[in-house]
Amino acid sequence: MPLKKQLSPRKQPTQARSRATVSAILEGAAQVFCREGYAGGTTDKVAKRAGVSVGSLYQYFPNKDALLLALADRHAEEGFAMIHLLLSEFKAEMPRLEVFLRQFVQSLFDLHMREPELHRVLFNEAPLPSEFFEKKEAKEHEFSIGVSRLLAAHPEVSCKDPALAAHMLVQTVEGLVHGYIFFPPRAISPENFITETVFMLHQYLSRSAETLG
Amino acid sequence: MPLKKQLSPRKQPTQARSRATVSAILEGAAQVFCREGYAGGTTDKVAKRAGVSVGSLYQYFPNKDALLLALADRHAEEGFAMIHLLLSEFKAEMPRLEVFLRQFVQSLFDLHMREPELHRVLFNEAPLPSEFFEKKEAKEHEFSIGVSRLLAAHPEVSCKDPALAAHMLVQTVEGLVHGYIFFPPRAISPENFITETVFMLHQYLSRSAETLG
Amino acid sequence: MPLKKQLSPRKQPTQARSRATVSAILEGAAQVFCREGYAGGTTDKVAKRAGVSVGSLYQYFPNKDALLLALADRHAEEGFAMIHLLLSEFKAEMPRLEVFLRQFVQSLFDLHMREPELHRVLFNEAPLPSEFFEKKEAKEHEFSIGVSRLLAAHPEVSCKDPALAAHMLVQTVEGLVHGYIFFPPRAISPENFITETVFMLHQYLSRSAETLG
Amino acid sequence: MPLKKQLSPRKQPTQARSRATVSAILEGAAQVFCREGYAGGTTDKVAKRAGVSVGSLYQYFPNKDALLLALADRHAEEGFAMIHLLLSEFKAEMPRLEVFLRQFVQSLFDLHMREPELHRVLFNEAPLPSEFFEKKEAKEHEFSIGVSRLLAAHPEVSCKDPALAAHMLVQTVEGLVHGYIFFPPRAISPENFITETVFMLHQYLSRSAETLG
DNA sequence: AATGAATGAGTATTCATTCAT
DNA sequence: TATGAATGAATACTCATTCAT
Repeated sequence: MPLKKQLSPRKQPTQARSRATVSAILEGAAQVFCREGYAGGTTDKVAKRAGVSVGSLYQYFPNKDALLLALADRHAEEGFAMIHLLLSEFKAEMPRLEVFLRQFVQSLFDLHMREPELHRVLFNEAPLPSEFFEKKEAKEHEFSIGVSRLLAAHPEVSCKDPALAAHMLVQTVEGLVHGYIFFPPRAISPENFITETVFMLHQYLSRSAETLG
Repeated sequence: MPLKKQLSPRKQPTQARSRATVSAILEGAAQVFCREGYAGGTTDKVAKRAGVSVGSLYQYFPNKDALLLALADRHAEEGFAMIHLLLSEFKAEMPRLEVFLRQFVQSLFDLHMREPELHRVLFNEAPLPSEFFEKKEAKEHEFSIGVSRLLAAHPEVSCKDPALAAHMLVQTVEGLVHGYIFFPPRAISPENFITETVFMLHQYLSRSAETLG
Repeated sequence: MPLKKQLSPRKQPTQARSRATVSAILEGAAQVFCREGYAGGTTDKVAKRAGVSVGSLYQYFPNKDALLLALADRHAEEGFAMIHLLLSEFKAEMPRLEVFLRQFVQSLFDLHMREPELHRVLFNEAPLPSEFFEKKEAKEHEFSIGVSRLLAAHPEVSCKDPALAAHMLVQTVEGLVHGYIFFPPRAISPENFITETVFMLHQYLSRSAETLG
Repeated sequence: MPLKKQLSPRKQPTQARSRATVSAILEGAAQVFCREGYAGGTTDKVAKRAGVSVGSLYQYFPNKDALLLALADRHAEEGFAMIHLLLSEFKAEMPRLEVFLRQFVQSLFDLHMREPELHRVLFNEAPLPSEFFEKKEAKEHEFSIGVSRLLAAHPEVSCKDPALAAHMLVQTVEGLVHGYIFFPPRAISPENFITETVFMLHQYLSRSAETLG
């Protein structure tokens, strides 16, 4: 029963120099963990690749796993930002359902496509703390509420429980995209994959489906 | 660049005693990795819990990761068997689409519910070899073909590309179930989750949806 | 506030082979710490000198400090044994006070003379846990009781509080011997040192002194 | 065989400000080493507690051990000053032997009582250089000469070898006080301890004892 | 003179794996 | 076949010390 390790950054880099150091370290970490996987990615390698001494690394990150967490956080933040952007765009003016879905799926797809291997390491090898997932969950729940409002208000959409629908929407996209990224099926092009996903969700949400519920 | 490690079992246990030893080891491994995660699960602990010496463990498994692989394989085999069963049942007589989907989703759900924590370790921490996933992919592809035949033949189903639809079906269920298992959303009961998943897939596949495609 | 480290031996060596390993390690430790001091005495060096792998060392000793503790314990045990022997000898037949004192001082002196440098490391550099000193204290107290009985019964001795006298006796000898060992004053031969110590204690304890108390 | 490290202070603080810095550092060092022991007392902690940057610390002390040495020196100087005072007092007018002894013992006792834990660290953990002890020895020898003169001249004292007697006197007090400080025996009050020590030494030195030598 | 970010050599420790018994 | 003592390469991490600012 090991006490939970400290994973949060050690000190906030305030001066310009330290900020540079920190981002060099993160960049190095991303590259090293990409190439070498979780186990093979040693802190020494990370420091070396970042052009920084191990000591500096540990000045800002209390241990190896904190590096992974920071990377995962960075990724999550990007995702959140993207969704946030989408949501606020659509709050102003909701486009046709299909357009909305396509944009949503495409954005998440692009996000994951950027560094698929880092992704694999982050989510299939790294022992990310449950706190990370809880935070992610919470954030996703928050977005779900936003999405459910959009769905509830959308003329093309019909569903009994918009909150549930929103949750399914988010989860489905995440699940499918993850699956596609990690093992891209040769037979299905990204375009087809996205189109089909959008189609499925459209069917799920659209009014014409109502009669079947 | 580490040479690819040997991961397949060292010798097939033929005698009754060895078979017992092997399954004791696997059982011990399952328990230990559950409790301690990938990194914390040492071969010593596994052997101890299995009531066996480390030496014996290495007699049957060439290294630590082979244990994880065996566990993952065991899980996958169960899944395959389950799907195989379903498919052969339905080949004889195809029930209503909804019934088919419900059974499919429920079975996968149950399978994952059995040892969720082991699951997490297996698929989020363990460095399973890509071979494992390739094999899994291949098997899934194989099943997809079976499923696509069913879909193509089913009167309630309408889709342009049954193979694609089958693939989406499998991936969607896997993705959603994984998500649900790892972070069960408090607000959604298993029943509702399954029902909604079935609903979504039904909408996706059913003839009445055709007009929208 | 670090949690107190585990210092007790990891497993009792039961088989003959392991017993040999353990004593080789202790012997190596004694030599290495002698030569190199506490900080300079690395576990690697100890293992190497013991002709054993580091892993084996850690099989029996949970960390570096446990090695020092074991060495200190060994030393203390020898001292205890010696005193115990002396006490039981004298319980049978008490010799003249001077003889008793001389023997006592000489024994402790010899004990410390055996490995003076190891001693220095043990008691001037090593962070021995307070438990060690408490145990030592307790043992010494126990002996003090034995000594005080002898004193109380001895015809040549006169003191109001034999327990106190016994304590002073033990402490004085220890203090003087330590001092002599660590910085042997060139001007004073061991013989003279011992004689003088005995003389002081004799004066302190003997009846003829009583009138002055 | 590490080259002997530089341990003497780097520069004599001449200005008022620097003097303040230096004493702040020493004070911080005393506190930190008290709380954390030798190994746990890092230069960073010392600097922080002194309200000074590490850089400044190293401006005045070439390395960690120099801090310890300075602390030990400070302590020793106080002791020397105390003894020196005593000696010059008594050179003017020698009081009764018992008074002299009591004062001597009490002074050393008080000196050690001031920061017992720092003491423990200094003399049981810190790797003080042998030079320190040699210097201490030398100084003590010097005092021994002074003491031996007093003893030789004192009417109550009778001893063949005043130099030896003086040495024993100093060593005994040091040894006993150290022992008492590090592990204060619950059963013996400081007053009793001092009284008994004085008594022992009195017996050792006084004329009436002569007949027994 | 002061600062504190950066350094990196140095070490304790682990744990997968082997092999003599 | 089973055992578990022995192995030792591999690594995370610390902390005394430096030096650019």
